[in-house]
Amino acid sequence: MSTIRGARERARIEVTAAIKDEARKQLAADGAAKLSLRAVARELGMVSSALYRYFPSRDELLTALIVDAYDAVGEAAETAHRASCDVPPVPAAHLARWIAVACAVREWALAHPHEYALIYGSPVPGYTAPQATVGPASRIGFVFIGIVEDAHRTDGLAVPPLAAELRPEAERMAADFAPDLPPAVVPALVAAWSQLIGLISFEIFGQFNRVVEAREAFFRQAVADLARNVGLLDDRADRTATRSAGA
Amino acid sequence: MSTIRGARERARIEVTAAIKDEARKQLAADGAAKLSLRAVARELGMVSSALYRYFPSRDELLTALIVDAYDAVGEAAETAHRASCDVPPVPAAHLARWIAVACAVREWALAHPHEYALIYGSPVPGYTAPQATVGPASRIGFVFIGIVEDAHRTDGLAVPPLAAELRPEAERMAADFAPDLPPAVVPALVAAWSQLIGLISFEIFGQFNRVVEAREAFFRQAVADLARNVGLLDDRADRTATRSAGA
DNA sequence: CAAAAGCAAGAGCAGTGCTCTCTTTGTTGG
DNA sequence: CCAACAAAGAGAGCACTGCTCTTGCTTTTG
Repeated sequence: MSTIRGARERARIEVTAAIKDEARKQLAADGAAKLSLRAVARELGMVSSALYRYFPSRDELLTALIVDAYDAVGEAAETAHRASCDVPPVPAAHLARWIAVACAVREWALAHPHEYALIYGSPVPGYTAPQATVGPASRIGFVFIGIVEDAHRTDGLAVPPLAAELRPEAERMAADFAPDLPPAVVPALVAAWSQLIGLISFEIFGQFNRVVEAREAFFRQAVADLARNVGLLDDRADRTATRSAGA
Repeated sequence: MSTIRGARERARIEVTAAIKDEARKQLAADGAAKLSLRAVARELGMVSSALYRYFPSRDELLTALIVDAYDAVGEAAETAHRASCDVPPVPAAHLARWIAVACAVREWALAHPHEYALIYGSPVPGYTAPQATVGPASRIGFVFIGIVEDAHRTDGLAVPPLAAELRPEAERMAADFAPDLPPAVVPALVAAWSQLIGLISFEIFGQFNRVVEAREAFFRQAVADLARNVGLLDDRADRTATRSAGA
């Protein structure tokens, strides 16, 4: 499949890529709100109407960028995961892998704030995300699922307690996404995922200004706590809470 | 202060309010991206240039709406907190208060998704939030700080362990926002705050579509775990993790 | 080789944010 | 009390946007 049949088709994919590249450039410079089809066309030396041969509307261009962004961050997560699996001399512990992947996502977000805003900020085009985005969007999730499955298979997990009313939902979610995992950890995992994005979003969107200064250290601590919530075991033994004063 | 000096000043505050009301209406209908000064003016029966007597630019109108939204969600949180403090026959436990406030924030978000997106989605106008927003933005935070301080004063807290590298930052944050709290809980509290918003954002922005169905139950469980992370004590005794299989 | 399909160019429409000028209308000092 | 002043609305206009339509040109295809 995907054999290029002639000069026309070759030109088409090149122009399509050029449009997306230029759009990404403007996105990084001014944000999604100021991305203009006419400006993209102008910069590429073509007239604005010609651009509609490639993308039927501005929103379609944006969703193409969204899909690419999901793929890029998913790629970053998968790469970090692979790297954390073969560190000499021994493979990293599961907690360390979890932290490594989370840090990779954060670093991608710091490097591409506007693309990050495109996928995890307010949805700009309409209300519901187009169907085309759900595949790439879930790549990240499966990386974390993989880590926890791995931990479950080898070291075991500290399965968190589960409210009775949430049990059927947990079993449905487990059947859908992680059949090998104890149902109780799946909601915790999904929650941890959204909470990880919450942490990153607050940093990217400036909510931590004048609040958190040591961003990296703060993030690592929070992410480790997240992993503990999911049930990943800590190799260190001293992670017991101390009781504070009280009346 | 704030005495109305004449018909002119009275008209001014009325028109200003009318503009914001109409803008909020359009915001709720079509989202921030499609909010148009001209449409607001048209709906109010005035010409667009007249509107610039009240707001010097579209962005200024938006930041006014942002401030109002922060205030509204802060108000919702404070109201829920007060209500949870005097439920008969005994005042609710601190964990229950935490959950009540979190649920109030979530419900406000569900009722006003576009206003929520305005404050916790991608920042639309520029990069940095205007100084005017930081006050109203922190109202919510102080509600949660208050709950934890209260718990510390009466029942005590399960102070979470703190990485050594984060200790100076924790002490600085504690000195700035919660001098009465053990420094170790302050980063956990800030993290929990951002993670709470992460949970709500995922639901509002559709990231939980086809993933989480029982949204309310899922949210309550996640928020209770968040509270436990911060150190709030659970009155129930059965919250110990069970160890899963392993190899 | 001719028909068909893909593509670029240009004009044009409706809408936007924002800036001018001009007139009207409240407020206020002499 | 009335003239000087400042605030407010009206309207025209500029530069820009997304998008559509028609008109030629070029590549592909039967």
